[in-house]
Amino acid sequence: MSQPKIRNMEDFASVSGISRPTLSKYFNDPASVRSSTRARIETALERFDFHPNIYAMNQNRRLTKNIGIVVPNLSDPFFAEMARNIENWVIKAGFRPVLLGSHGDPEQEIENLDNLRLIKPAGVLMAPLGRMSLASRIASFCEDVPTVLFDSNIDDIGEAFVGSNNVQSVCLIVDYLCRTGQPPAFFEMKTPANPNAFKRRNTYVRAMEELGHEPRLIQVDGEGWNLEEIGFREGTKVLSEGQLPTDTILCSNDRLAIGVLSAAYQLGFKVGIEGDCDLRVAGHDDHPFSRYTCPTLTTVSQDYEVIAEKSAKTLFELIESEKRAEKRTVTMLDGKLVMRGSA
Amino acid sequence: MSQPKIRNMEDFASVSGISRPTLSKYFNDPASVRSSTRARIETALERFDFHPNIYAMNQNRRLTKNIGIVVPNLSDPFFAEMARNIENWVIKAGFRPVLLGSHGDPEQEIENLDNLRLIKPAGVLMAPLGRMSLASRIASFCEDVPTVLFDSNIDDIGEAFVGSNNVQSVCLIVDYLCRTGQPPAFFEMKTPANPNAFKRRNTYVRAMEELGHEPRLIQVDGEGWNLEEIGFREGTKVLSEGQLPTDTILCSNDRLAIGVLSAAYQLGFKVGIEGDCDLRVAGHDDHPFSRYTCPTLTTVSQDYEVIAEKSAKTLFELIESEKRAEKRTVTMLDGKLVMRGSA
DNA sequence: CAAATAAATTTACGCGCGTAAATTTAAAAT
DNA sequence: ATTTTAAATTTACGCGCGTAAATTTATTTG
Repeated sequence: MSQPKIRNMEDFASVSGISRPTLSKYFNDPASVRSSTRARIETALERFDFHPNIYAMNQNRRLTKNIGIVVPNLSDPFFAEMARNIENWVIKAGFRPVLLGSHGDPEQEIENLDNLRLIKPAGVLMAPLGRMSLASRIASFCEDVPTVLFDSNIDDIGEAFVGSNNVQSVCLIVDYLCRTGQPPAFFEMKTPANPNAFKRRNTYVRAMEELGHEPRLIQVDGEGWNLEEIGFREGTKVLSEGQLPTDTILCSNDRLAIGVLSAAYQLGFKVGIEGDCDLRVAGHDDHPFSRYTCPTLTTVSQDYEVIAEKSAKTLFELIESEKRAEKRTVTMLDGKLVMRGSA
Repeated sequence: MSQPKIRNMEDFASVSGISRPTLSKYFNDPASVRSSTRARIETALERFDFHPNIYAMNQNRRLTKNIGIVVPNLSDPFFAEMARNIENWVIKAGFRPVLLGSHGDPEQEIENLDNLRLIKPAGVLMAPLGRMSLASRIASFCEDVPTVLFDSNIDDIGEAFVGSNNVQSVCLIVDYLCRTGQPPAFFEMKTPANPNAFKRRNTYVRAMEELGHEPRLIQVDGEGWNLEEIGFREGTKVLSEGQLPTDTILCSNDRLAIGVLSAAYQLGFKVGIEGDCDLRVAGHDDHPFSRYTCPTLTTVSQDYEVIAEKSAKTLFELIESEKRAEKRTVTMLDGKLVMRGSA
């Protein structure tokens, strides 16, 4: 069959016998045309396999069905997984995900938002870089586009925040560690880029004091996002100096813990909960790789799936309501203790 | 100063005193306007911070400065890192990277190409899914858009391929393992999705035969891309059955090896090269996490940076030449042995 | 069956920009 | 200063689609 080439909606209009404005309505919302018309269009669609040009749509529609997803770093499996989860929810809700990573760079983060503006997204789901983020510029973006933050909170920015309850989760694991062995020291970066890190530090200190133990902060040097490397390098230092007043290390996040675990292994420490072990290491986040470390990493889970679902649905409600949130909501999800081999 | 809001190039034309067609020329190529004009534009640009709408540009230009980057899975740190490297080269060459992940799904891979078509990319860098890829549809895309494949080759598709020389790299590590201990068994998936896996298997068999050893294939069940999980689950089976005729396992890739390493640890095997160890495990790829496993993973590096650079530059040359390659070139980069603790 | 209502069509313009042709202006060369 | 040449401007149209208003056609209601 010598089908004529369909180059645009006009072409498709002539071969399908439907006017272009009606087709436009259909592609925007199939339910908005009469069912008999819909059937005719869909029959023609099967024969000709036409897809409207999404960028031309974006350009002209006041509001599109695009939803931007911005994460600090796609190279981090945590964010990659989180993004994947969110993408699935976005698709399920009939929207179109547009995923952008910021490579740990605040300028790139803003550029991502600028690019998103051009496709007139119905909303944006964003995990900000944190402390380094250019907050005021993000804020001005959020004034124009309904935005839900996840993972890292920035005060008063966006319509809502969904993340984990660091107070609860850190208390949980500190409590667990204290019950099952020596009270933990807290291993973290001196100047962490992520606001969660500060909450975790403070909570650790408070939790230790409440349990009647002296908090011990191990604050190590290091810049950037190569956390395993930092955990390994600085963990090696700390462990080989042998000045640790405890045999238990709680790391501010799993990626640091993965590095520390590797350092401990190489230095000949036996890590774990058994009697013959000389070190316990715990993390925070339930990073995708933490179940494959040696030993497997005891940690507190951030429930990816729930954070993804909750933040996505919060945004969808906002979009459907067609108005902005009266009040910024903050949702903090409890972590669950994941008891594995390392502590 | 009460700057008028610049909404488009027309607005910018009036405030800058330059005609819109000249501005259009400038934004396409700053060198194409007289230097005095360029200076005037750039001065105005500083005052008004105008950026042309990239999507409107894409729509109208016959050829854009976009370069598509398509990888099988952004959740895999290997591809995430590779993509980051490529993005850097693309930016450095004055192009605009557009990164898309296929989530391991052949349909998504095609959809990514269809979406790329709309932004009229100058070229595409693509790591295909492999065996599952809908090859004929990729081929027809490649007829329209200059495309360089990397990582996984598909015969005769694209203008060029850049990847690692599996024959060389597998020979290298087989040789190393045979020299330093018992000849390795080869641990892999029964039905791998990636064509490299087949090359590696065949090379392993040949290399073993040439060295006068009997090849031993351990072909495990498993679907999908959660390779660590498969390595762990099937590794646990293999190791606990205790039927291994050798104490050395060469895994088809690092992600499987990470799973096997975890299984070995949990079963109480001591993995490593020292005399008191009862198992050696090696991988292939030098995955970002392989330097933090316990013990650290001996492997063969695929040189990310060189593959990224070479494939990018091959594409740039193609684009500049403004014609298609007379002959499809295949570049295979040698791997380097990375001797770490596990074998 | 006619009247009321709903949906589709026709017509026309807009989005932000590329680009070609004719014309004017500015710079370089004589 | 005059001619030659290069570059900028004006004008006009196109890309693929959204969308509003007026009109026609089809469906539903009484």
